[in-house]
Amino acid sequence: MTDINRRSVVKGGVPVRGSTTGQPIMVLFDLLSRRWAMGILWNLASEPRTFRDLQARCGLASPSVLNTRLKELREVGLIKNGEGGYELTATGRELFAHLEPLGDWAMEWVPTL
Amino acid sequence: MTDINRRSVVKGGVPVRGSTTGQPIMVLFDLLSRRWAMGILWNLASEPRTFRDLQARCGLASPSVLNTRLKELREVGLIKNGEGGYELTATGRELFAHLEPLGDWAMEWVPTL
DNA sequence: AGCTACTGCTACGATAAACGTAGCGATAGA
DNA sequence: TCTATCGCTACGTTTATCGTAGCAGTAGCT
Repeated sequence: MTDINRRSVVKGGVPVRGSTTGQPIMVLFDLLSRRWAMGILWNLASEPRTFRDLQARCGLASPSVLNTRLKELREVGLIKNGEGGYELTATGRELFAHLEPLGDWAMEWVPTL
Repeated sequence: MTDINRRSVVKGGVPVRGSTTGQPIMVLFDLLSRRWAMGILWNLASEPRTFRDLQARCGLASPSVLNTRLKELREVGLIKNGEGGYELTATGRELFAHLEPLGDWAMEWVPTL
């Protein structure tokens, strides 16, 4: 049974902002919609990257935000900090597989804006 | 050729926050990572919805934010305001098709948190 | 040993985004 | 006309993100 209090926190202490409706997809959207979160996953997909490399690829994201985001993504088990820098976990790669198709779609759509 | 100045604004005047790297996927991520953006698309997928219905389904999102988000999504042509309320455009449905698989994945993943 | 040049961060004040509540004008029904 | 709802807008407060500065740690020189 889902404890009512768990609505506000997910494993590792990462807080859920505002009131999601409690639906899993909304919890996921809440995590992914934090600044740079999807960009981080995207850029780690091909290979492990260092903090500063990641920062450069995320449009020079503020190191403070980048760091909190990396912490959160580590706490929910989507990325980990290995030898060659940050990299996706198995779960992270699963998620990325669903994100990947957006790349091609974006390449067609964005130029029409 | 991509005018350098276009990096900061997409059609309809919706501004791109911070410096994306200019890659289409980053522009898309920037749009989708605004608060409630993905939740809105998600909830409009099955049927048109009124402002207040949408608000309720998005965890009682602030009407001000919800309204700016709806404006932005309309300006980039992902949703429109029709007879029965807000609904996805053809483009919006295309995008949703790529978002949809995340629902099932989230249902398996989120409970493990 | 000392110097330089990196790295991954942390601190902190400034700015921007989101929140929450109140309420307005319009429409619909009793 | 009264009440209830709607789609919003206004506005003051809180939270998130930014941007710059800088520190400790490591590696490569001399």
